[in-house]
Amino acid sequence: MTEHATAEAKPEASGTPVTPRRRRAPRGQGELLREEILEATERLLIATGDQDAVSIRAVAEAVGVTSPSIYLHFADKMELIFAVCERHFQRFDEIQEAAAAAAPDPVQGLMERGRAYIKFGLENPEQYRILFMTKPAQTPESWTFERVIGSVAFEHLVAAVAECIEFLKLDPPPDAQMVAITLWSMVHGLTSLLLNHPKFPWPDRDALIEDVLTMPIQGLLPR
Amino acid sequence: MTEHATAEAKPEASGTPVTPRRRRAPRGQGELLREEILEATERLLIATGDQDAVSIRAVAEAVGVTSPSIYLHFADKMELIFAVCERHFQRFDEIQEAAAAAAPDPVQGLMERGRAYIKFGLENPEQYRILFMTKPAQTPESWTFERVIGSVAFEHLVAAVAECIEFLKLDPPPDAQMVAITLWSMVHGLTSLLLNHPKFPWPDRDALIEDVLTMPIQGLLPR
DNA sequence: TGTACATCAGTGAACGCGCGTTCACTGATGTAC
DNA sequence: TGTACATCAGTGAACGCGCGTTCACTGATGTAC
Repeated sequence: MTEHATAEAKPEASGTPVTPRRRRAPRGQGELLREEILEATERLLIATGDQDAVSIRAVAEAVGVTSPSIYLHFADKMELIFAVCERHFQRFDEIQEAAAAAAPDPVQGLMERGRAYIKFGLENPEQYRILFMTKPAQTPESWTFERVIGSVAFEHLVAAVAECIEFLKLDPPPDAQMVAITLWSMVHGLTSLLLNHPKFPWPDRDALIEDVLTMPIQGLLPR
Repeated sequence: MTEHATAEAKPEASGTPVTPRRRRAPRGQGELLREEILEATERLLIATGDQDAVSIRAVAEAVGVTSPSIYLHFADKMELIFAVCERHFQRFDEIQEAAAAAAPDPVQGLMERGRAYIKFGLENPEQYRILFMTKPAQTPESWTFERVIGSVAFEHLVAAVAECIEFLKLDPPPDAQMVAITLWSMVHGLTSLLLNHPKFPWPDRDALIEDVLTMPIQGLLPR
């Protein structure tokens, strides 16, 4: 299997491929390990596509460190997993904002936002699953929805919808929050179905996305 | 805890509440156990709200039988869990069909279908999760989407959409399958968000459901 | 009416696994005097 | 320039858990002769 650079036998199960042991961080640089742990966790999360398949032990192995070291930086496994997601939440919001900003008008901006949303989900399935498809019981206490998602991407969406309503001079103006949730349901619904049911005989994916995005927005337009 | 009818000590961990041992089925009636197992599994699934929390051992304990007995009727755990769901799929479809049948016209039928869908999901969260929110890797080979979901509820939905298109004399007629998927995305999206994020500051639930159902159907109507 | 045998519905005990987490410790590096 | 000490980034070994699953078996019940 792996070559032995030294004559020493590994104490662990001998068949396991072994990552070279990481060099100990210099004094005062302990935080470096935190960053490496996050990156390794993210890689494993993407590779395995399953948060349960990512164990503390596997993360430690990937970093080249023993498992108790993880606990120098994260209180428990859940905190680690969610710390990885925090980064994705930010990117998720940024991507949508950027997509919307490039559009010529608010309505098209809304469409672009939706496209970006779906694209993100399809390209980052496991992160998307953790962010939006984790059941409440598995979510740590500190992750109230208001704080984590609501405060950024969702509020941006509500604002974008409000802009549309104004732009279209809708009368009477629908409730922006209500519309935002409806749109969110749409894109989330499609994203999660596509992720969960790859064997379903889907029609052409891009055409489907366009249809799904168009239909509710059509419903919004003045008649 | 539990009273001891006999003086015998239980061989198992003494703190555990113990279900009385089930009477052995008479000759030729082995299949009775299968039914009891399915019922117990379903109860546990609902009680715990988590398919991982339902263990073979727990099911056996609930039935009043030892765990190897489960294997007399199910090849493995996954088969058991999904067997429970099969029953729900059927009920799920039936409920939607019944709701649609009671409506005065196809468009309202579509709305009723949507309401019934969401209601089912909210009332049977764990089953809904297993049916529609299980990641592909966890789904047994035999559960191709075409066979299990596609063949019933989804095809009924496509047919209902086609009826609407005809009823409304839409010209040009949109693709029924495409529209069906869009509607499915909507209701699934809302259902799963409501299930997964109970802490989100949702507006009035019923009003929200109406909005979500109305918007895409508005988009469908002739202008 | 009796008995050997087959069948069937289970049991009891164990295997082996991988996991999250804890605990007491080590040994390199910097710092104070 | 030397040395005692504190600090810090880790390590190694183990605990205890619950799980899915397997294996050899038991003992009640029916059946053939």
